[in-house]
Amino acid sequence: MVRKPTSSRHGEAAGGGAAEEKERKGLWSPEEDERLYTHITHRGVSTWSSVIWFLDLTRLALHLRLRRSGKSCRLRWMNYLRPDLKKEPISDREAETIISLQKLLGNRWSVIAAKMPGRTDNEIKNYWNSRIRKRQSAAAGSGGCPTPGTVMEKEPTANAATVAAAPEAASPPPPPIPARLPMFSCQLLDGGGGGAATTQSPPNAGSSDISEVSACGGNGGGEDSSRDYCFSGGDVDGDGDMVHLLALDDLDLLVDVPGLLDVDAWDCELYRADYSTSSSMSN
DNA sequence: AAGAGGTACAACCGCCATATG
DNA sequence: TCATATGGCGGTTGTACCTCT
Repeated sequence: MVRKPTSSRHGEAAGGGAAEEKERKGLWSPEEDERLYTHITHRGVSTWSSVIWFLDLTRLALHLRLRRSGKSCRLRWMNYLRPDLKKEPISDREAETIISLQKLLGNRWSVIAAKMPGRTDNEIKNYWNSRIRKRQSAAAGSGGCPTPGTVMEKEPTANAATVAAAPEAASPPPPPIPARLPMFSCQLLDGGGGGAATTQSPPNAGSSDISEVSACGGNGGGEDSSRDYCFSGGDVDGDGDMVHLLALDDLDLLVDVPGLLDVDAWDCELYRADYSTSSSMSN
């Protein structure tokens, strides 16, 4: 559910006054959303991971005269404004995926979110905390079989290796990932030409110029191998489509996760990464 | 119809990692 | 090399909305 940001909390500072220069907190007003969204889409969303202002969100906030911290701007964009976010509720299938991934990866929500295009870490985390964990503790309390994830209860940030090493009689540890050339699976994320993704997007959602950026993405050199890229040629209908790339190493890891490698969601054609010739991956 | 309690979710907090000067 | 700034992330909180009584 998406609430309208109409609380008195944000209303009190929106009109200016004594608190004019103080950093605003609380819910975002539609005006703030629009300002941030317009700016980012005009600059190119893809610049998110490689571009200037990404490295200086404080300056961005100042530039937009949003009395918000840079962190707050980033959070708002990542969790709410991004055009590639799915707006529909998490499906049963996605819930299964979350459970499986949480079991596999622990509470590494950002990593889990990276495997689920259109979903944010915050969304997944909230979903887990409010529903799945509750459901599981209820099941455990009623004496039923512990559902997946129960073993992770006191394991806040277990990494995949730790999980694999955990005594899990039911499921054997994932096979070791052999070293190889990086390969990718590809998924086209519709930026909002139709469908639910745009139903609640702020103004200009359909006119973003994301696709004008020739290449974007890369996750900044972290250990996670999931990457989002968008390409100039990828936007078929001009509405800001993105191509989501999943490194094959992840495919190995996730092959047992129900729903994740669903043909509906993933085009399982593989693309060999060719950094030397592909301008799309040049950054 | 109204209040209480529960639920869902947006946003903040604090810590850590990384970049920059 | 160190200090500082900034971003990223998981945990947690606050509150709007929903359901029940």
